[in-house]
Amino acid sequence: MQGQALPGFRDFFPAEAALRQHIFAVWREVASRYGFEEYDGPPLEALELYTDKSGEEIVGQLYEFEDRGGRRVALRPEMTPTLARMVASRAQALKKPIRWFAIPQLFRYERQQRGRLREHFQLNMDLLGEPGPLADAEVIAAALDVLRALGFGPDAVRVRLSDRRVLRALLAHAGVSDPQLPAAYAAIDKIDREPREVLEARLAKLGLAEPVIAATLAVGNVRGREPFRAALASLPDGGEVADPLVECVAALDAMQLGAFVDVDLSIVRGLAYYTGIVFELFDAGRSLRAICGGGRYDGLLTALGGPDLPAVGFGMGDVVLGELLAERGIHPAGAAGLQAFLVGVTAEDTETVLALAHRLRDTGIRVEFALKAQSVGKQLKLAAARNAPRAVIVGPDERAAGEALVRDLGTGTEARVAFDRLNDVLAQQ
RNA sequence: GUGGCUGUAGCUCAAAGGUUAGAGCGCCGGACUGUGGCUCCGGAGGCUGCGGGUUCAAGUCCCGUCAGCCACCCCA
Repeated sequence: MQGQALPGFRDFFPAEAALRQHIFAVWREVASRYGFEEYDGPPLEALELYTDKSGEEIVGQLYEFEDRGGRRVALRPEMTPTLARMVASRAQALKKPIRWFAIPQLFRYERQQRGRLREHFQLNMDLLGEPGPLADAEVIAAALDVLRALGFGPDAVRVRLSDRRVLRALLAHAGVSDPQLPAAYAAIDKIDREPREVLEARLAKLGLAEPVIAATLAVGNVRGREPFRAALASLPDGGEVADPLVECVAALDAMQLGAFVDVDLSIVRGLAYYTGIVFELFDAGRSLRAICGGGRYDGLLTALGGPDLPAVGFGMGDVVLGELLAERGIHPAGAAGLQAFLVGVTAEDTETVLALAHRLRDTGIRVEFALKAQSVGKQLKLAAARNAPRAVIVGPDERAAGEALVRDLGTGTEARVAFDRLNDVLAQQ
């Protein structure tokens, strides 16, 4: 059909634009509460920035082309390479830890589905230069506070936490060798989506013996704090490897966010570059895709050609978040509406209406008026449709007295107000 | 990239292969030339996603294509 946005791209009508603005405003507000500073980079980058350094999946989904100068370029599919470049260029000068966030529009050419388009906006929060678990807790808390600020509690939203280091230790203890780890991760990642027989067949193909397969799946099925503690107790060193995760959970408890937190070793995350704690936020009903995903990626900045800084961060997209809000019937208040609608009774009143409107607008009052001569009824109808709380009616009688008739469109009561007192009256409420 | 389901007005949906494709909501106008919401009346708005085919006749059946949704894949 003609006259439609490209597949996977969106038109933002006023209602959608208002929702987007609401989400952005909450993102910025929460990020600044955590002391994060906003940065941004170009939406178009040199192709090599991604082909050299991103994973194969991302490269296969790039929007790429040659610009008029013969350069191979790509729309950014993720923010991390840009972040790495920017941090690298000033790494020596930046006070650590670095707390930066951005709201980039990201592009990936792939088949669209619900909650997944070819373009979306994503809150990226990254904390660089601090390897300890309080840094992980800090970004997780920020992600949770975004959801809290949007009106969601622990009954609606959950964060599921794991740690690559713990998973590796438990799998090694179960008898999985290093080369077999990635495939074992992949199997655990699918533990909720594929039947047990399929997972067992996957692992068997890997050359794992039956007891090892059973132990691997058992590790993936560790959910909840008690089973987690029990699994750690089985480790020879008593689970020391899990200290960061344990401390991170304790920090979230101390921040009163513990009710949101589930330890869940089936959380793996697809990206290969995660090195420690990983987490995902979900709606409690699990009817949507992950709201947010992130984790620790020490070593990635170096791999991208940046400085050797430990890092932890997450991405949170606007699409799933918008769906979650819609599903819960939460609608933003929208842009600040009109405070008054000016009504001219006769054509001769237009000049006065224009003068009043401009004076009120100069003092910050939001007003509208009919752009052509219309009956008073017509104008009031428009005022009501615009949800204006008051109408300011000016006719020959009022003009002669230097007053306007201010009608409360909720109660229908009217009062005469001198022209020079209008802004005081309209500013109220 | 693979497979399945679905495409009719701005939106939600009718129309058992048979006149000129309808309704509700929304939009515009009127009843109502100094008072809105309600009501009543009228109007605009459709190449039935697009292209082929079958048939005396296609919104309806068939094929293709595009788009949307869903499941894979992968991830955000």
